[in-house]
Amino acid sequence: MIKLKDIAEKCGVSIASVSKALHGGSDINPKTAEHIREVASEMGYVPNASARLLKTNRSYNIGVLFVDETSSGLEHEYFSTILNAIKVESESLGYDITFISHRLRNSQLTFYEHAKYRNVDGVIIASVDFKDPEVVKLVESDIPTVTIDYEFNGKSSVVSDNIQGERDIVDYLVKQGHRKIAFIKGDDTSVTQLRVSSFYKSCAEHGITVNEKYVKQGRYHMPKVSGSITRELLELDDKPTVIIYPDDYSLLGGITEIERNGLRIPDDISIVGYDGIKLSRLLRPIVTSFVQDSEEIGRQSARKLIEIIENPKTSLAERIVVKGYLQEGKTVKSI
Amino acid sequence: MIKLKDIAEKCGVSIASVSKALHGGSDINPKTAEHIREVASEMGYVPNASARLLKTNRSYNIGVLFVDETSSGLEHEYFSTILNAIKVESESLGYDITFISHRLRNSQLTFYEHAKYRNVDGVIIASVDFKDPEVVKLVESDIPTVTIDYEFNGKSSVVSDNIQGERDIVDYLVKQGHRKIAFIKGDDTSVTQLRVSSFYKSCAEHGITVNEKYVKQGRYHMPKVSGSITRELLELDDKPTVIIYPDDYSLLGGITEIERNGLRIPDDISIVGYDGIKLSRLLRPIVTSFVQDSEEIGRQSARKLIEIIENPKTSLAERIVVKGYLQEGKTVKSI
DNA sequence: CTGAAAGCGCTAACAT
DNA sequence: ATGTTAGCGCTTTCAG
Repeated sequence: MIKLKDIAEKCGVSIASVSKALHGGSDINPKTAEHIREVASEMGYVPNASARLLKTNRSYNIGVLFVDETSSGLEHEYFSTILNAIKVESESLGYDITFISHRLRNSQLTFYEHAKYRNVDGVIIASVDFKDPEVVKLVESDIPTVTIDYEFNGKSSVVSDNIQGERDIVDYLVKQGHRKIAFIKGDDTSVTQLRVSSFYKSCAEHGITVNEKYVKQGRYHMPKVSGSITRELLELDDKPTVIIYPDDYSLLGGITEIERNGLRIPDDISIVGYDGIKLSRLLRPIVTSFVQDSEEIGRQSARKLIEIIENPKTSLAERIVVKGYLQEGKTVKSI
Repeated sequence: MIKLKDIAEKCGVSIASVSKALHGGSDINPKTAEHIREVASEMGYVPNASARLLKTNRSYNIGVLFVDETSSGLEHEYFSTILNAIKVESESLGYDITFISHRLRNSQLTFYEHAKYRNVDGVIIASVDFKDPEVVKLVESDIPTVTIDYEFNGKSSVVSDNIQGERDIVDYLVKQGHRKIAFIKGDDTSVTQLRVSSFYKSCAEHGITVNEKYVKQGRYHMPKVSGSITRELLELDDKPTVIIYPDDYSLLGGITEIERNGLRIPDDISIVGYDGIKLSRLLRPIVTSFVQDSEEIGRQSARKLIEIIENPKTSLAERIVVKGYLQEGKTVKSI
């Protein structure tokens, strides 16, 4: 591993001069600097991030906290798209990404400890249990954080507009003549709570009293769960005319169940998803869904975090709302 | 940030003793050690990976090189599953993960330089252009590497059994009475070449002369491309009875096109995918596909890399083949 | 058993 | 314009 000292010796100058030359410092003869840079490049010099960090306390590395119980957060298209956008945006701004987790060697580290251990300059947090004391501790620590789809008081966050999303769906359904609207809730998170409230509120605004039999507790990303709930709904005497699913992926389980009952979409029953993942546009009929701009969410969160890192004094806590839009699709019948 | 020195002062011992105590060293009084550990824990001590690295030259950090032209490698379920498995396995073995890329700050780094800069102990390489000189340089460097789905001479790799996969598909199709088999190739990579050769060889073994009109150049993960090629195939006078797609996801485009033509699957035409992603089991009919054990691929690659890192002398280059199996599904008709 | 000291590669304040 | 120096936090010989 070639280091500053090697270059210094070869050039017959001091280590400090090499450091200055490589950083384009002002107090060095431009010609010497140029020469040093040439030699460095010839010798294939690569700086050592850890040594630099030790002096500067900046790692140019951002942590990504991205866990869920099933350890498969990455397999949700919504999250993998966010992650990819974070990666691309961070890299273009000169930062690397490291996953933050619990384990390390034999010892268990908390998220905060892990972030400290790796000296990350900041952390983006998504797809976790935001009530977890460890997460809370991390957010309230000295490490800059940006949370996705959850807001901590006085901290920056990037959130998808869930209230608007659910409202747009209900408005659209009512416009298509639906009033018997079933709603399958996802896991009990703050996002879900927003959507549920928005669902009730929007229905109320249209003068619809929600039939409690139509509101079911489901799971995100679990087609099977959506399938069995769909069956329950189809067995009701007074069937709903449309079912809103927690997300597009879990909606697949609904489709299967509906078709198994010999019903057609949307002629016999309408369905609506959430997320607007690519898959929703590949199915036929195209799924009616609220499209979340997950790429923008990832991009914004990386950008905001780096802004906080680089301007700790002047940047202020911000709640960035990323808009989505209703993809009309063909799974809702006008009645 | 609390450090060894702080603990040393509080305990009235030297820094060296603290270090020893924390590492369970032998040449220290067990009682002193115990006390030191207690104080350290009380004070919330977290070691500094960078400082440690500087001394030991071990980062317990592995690089993941995971790029493709569209910067969306993560959005392929096959790769996101591999990545997730790498993450989980590495973490359980005490390693963190950092993405390796080109850019850093203003400067462009090569993959090798980036890996050096971050001091990763090794790199797992997947989903890249393996002919890229930069990739070649990285693999041939002093940094331990494991490649996925590509083999470099004398280096370790984890590969899915593409030859067996394509053979299993052809064997199955022939058993179901098919002889007019269309084959849509993915992008021209070594994996594709293996599958193509295996396709021809397997057909030959069954005495089938492949109709060149049935072999088309497609793209991985591009439903639209598969769709338009499907149209071409359906327009042939002598239509194939079955179409093999590059992967399950791109097959969706084929389904759409087939249905648009008023044909039914598998009654009018049979289709086969590749990968066996979860989606293939959620569609109805369930897609006939060759299931690649992507989780095992990720797990094995992490395990192998860490083995090389920890036993540089004794561990030898190995080509690990991960088996898959044919998921029969319902998209192939017996004729 | 315990501690002093050297130094990993780098930066930056301070001479010269 | 260039060099000297003092660490950043840690591990690890080597003395005591």
